[in-house]
Amino acid sequence: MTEDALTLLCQDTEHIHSREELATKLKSGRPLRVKLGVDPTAPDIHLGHAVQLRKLRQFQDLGHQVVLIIGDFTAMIGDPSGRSATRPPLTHEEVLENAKTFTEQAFLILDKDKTETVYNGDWFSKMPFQEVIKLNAKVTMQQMLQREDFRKRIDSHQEVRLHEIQYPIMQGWDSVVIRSDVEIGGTDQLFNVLVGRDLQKGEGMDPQVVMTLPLLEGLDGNKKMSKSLGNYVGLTDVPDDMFGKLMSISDELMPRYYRLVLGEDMDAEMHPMEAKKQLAAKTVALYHNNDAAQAARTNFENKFAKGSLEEADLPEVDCPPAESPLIAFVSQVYQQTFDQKRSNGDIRRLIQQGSIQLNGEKLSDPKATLTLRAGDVLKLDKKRLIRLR
RNA sequence: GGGUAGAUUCCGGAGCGGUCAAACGGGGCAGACUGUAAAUCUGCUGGCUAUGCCUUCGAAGGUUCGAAUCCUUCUCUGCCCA
Repeated sequence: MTEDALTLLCQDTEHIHSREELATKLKSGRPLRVKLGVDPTAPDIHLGHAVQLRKLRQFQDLGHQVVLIIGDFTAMIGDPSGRSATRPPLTHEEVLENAKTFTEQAFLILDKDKTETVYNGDWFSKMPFQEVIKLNAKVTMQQMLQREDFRKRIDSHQEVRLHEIQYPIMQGWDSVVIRSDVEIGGTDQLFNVLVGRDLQKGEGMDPQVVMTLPLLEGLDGNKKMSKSLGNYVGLTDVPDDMFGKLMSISDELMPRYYRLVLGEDMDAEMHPMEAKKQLAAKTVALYHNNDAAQAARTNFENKFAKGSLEEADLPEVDCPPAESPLIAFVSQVYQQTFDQKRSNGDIRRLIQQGSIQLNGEKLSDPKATLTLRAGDVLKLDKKRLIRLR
């Protein structure tokens, strides 16, 4: 029984320190306190976060207690992990605002009843300076400088600010405060999480088990998924977007997405396009529902299979008056339908390059005027099409 | 505290008085190709009421017919020494 649980929990992890310790803790029979710290630097959760949240959910399903730490205090410092430059600080208001939607979305995956949500500002904002100094005395400069991120920056003559060095210490102290048994994080969190072990030992506690999970690559297949790089799939993306974004990943990336997003193995025999469509559909089904997944798939197929545009479910836009200037109309559609600001120069470029198409015909004259009829389909760029009403 | 180097468009990084909206690379966007993609190739990549005009080269002043380029002060950063 414990063996099964152990195997399950260790599945799809990158690094565990250590499996034996985890086994011992599991054998104790009490619900373990499993920590995940998140800094809500952006308001939305994406599939990269989901990898970790799904692991937490496994713990919950086995009866354990999740402690979700909202780093409202640490977010203002910014985690230097993987950063080649100091993060721009966020205001506390921004962080709290983000935290609201962030936790809401986290419960799309987590079981709310088995989750304790705490804010680390609760203890850090009240910590007297004396205590800060004491805390700093518990670690050495050399320990902190072991970190590759800092090393690299020092070697390449970039600045490292002292507050950034506080970050791992604070994250470690979180573990002491909430008395965590296990801490989960991405591979880039290994250092920070290990600091937690040290600090817990220093306080005479049984140190937490460290469990790191693979970082999901973003849509570009290169860098880790993150909002700021724009290579993410949001948990709350509408089905069509979610599907479309997943279809844009490379074939090489697919098995990894199957494992980390769905927790299953890809059928290597399947035609890659079909495999990708199933990956996309299953993901949509997971965060929306089966009907939405089916609809998104049909839509995608219609949009991209030539001649089936009439079938596709596209955003509708009212016909402009006859003889409307093309540029002005396109600009307005970007703004109103897709909430994107595009300069006229930008749109002119799209036209000249043949991106703007009416019923499949390229409109390449930037000075053209248009007379549109209901039912016409206008393509703006790869991802955006509209239907006239 | 002393010395020294530097701050350029999304990023890296040229430019060192006019030919600079600013080389080149990356990224991004578009087209072709394809199995949606990826890869590859090609084009574009400050704004505008557009063969011209406007705003940009850390900030503010100044010199000059003319400044990203020269001068002054300021702000910030790296490196070396203490």
